[in-house]
Amino acid sequence: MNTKSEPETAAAYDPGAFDRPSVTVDVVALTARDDRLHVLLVRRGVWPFEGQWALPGGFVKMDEDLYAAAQRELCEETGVPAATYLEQLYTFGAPGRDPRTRVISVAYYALLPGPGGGPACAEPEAGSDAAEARWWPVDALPPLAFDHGEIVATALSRLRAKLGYTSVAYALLPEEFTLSELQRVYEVILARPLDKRNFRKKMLAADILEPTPRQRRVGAHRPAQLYRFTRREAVLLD
Amino acid sequence: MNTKSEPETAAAYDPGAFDRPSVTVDVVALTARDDRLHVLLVRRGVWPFEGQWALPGGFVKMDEDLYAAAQRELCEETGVPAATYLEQLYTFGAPGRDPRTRVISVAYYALLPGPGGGPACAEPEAGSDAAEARWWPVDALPPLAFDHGEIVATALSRLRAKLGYTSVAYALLPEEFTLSELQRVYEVILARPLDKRNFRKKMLAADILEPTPRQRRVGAHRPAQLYRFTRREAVLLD
DNA sequence: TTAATAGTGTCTCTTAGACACTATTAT
DNA sequence: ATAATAGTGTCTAAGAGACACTATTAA
Repeated sequence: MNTKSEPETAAAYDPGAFDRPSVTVDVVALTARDDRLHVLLVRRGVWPFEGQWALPGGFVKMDEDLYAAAQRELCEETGVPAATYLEQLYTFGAPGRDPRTRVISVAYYALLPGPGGGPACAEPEAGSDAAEARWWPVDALPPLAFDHGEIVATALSRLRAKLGYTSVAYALLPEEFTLSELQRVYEVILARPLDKRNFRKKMLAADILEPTPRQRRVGAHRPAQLYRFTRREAVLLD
Repeated sequence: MNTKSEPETAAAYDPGAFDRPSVTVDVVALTARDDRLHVLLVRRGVWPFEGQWALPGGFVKMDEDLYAAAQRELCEETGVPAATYLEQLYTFGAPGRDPRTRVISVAYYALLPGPGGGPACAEPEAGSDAAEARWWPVDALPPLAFDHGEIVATALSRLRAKLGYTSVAYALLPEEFTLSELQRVYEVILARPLDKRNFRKKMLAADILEPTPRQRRVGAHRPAQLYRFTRREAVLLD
């Protein structure tokens, strides 16, 4: 490599002079459906962990932004469209976490609206290296390849935390929704029931929602007011 | 690379088949001294950005844990002993952030006690690739190499946030300290004055401090009770 | 005695959480 | 009428923040 204090040009720098770790991105895509929180997994079609379920992910291209790599791998491997929300989670780099070679994985988590939430949450279909792709309920996951169990756990705790002090929930809901639907999303993620009156009071006071001119009428009961988030981005609450 | 569904052995896998980004760690080492928050910077002795100030950091070794790499680079480049607290911050990987080649940097932030805080905060001295190493007040930094300005800003906002809901402050203080010293650390980091009575009330109620049998007597005034953190680790408050 | 810092309580306001009934609709 | 969900208000407890004086020491 460079010797001390000798000016060099970019051309003279030899990036191949060292053994270098590989870099991947892995994506924990989450959605709420059937009153449960789900993660998108792919069944691996190749060694290692062939046949086991894993997070969608893959090698970062040489001139590709990490965020872009995460979006790309998510779409390529699972066929779902771009995530509504995608945020870097943590970088997992323990030597030995991948039997092939040293692989450092920059993990992202993605949020998508549930079914009926528009085109953003189409059903997955396996792409590239994946034999199969589908949503799994987070409370009943199969054994995961690599350290992906740990990555999923990290994503869940981050999502639960962020739900409390930001408006990220927008990314799990369609454009318009009822307050009951919003509450169900919170309950599913936090895995505990919330008081209806306190929930509505807090949400409406947070100044992140606005009523739309529409109502939703389904079933033999009073129709519900539809709301939308005033901003489709994660803003800090309070 | 691997073709679909063909089992292979680790030996048959060729990690050199692709161009791969390089991976570095960069460390934002922070300490409170002279009533200001400081970052540890090194002046670069080599191209690129030769002569400019930068974060200590360097390439991750092939079999080295990321955390270990961060500790190592911090010590090697600046001569300071192991950080009291060291946590992964964020991974910066924009193509073009390093003129040499594609470099993905896993940033860590480190906390060290101020001078007089025992051996853990010795004065820095330049090592390996660095021409010079010294503490800089965060509110008066020189121009930084690469995207290191952004990395420092990220570290500061993370530290400010964590200060509010954990006991990380322990890492910036010596084993024993007065409540006034603790408050000064908070004020320096948050860059605003705090009410003495409210601060003490909250800290003592948080059940993370215990009085020691000692007092500190300096100057012509009442001596102060010395306290220590009951646990030398970052615990959640409330 | 003075100068300098240590140490201490109360009141107010806001927020979080417990808690139960009426309104509207389709059948 | 009934069943099903939408929608609504009050009270209490805890925490956050404003605010000013006494205690102890060295010089």
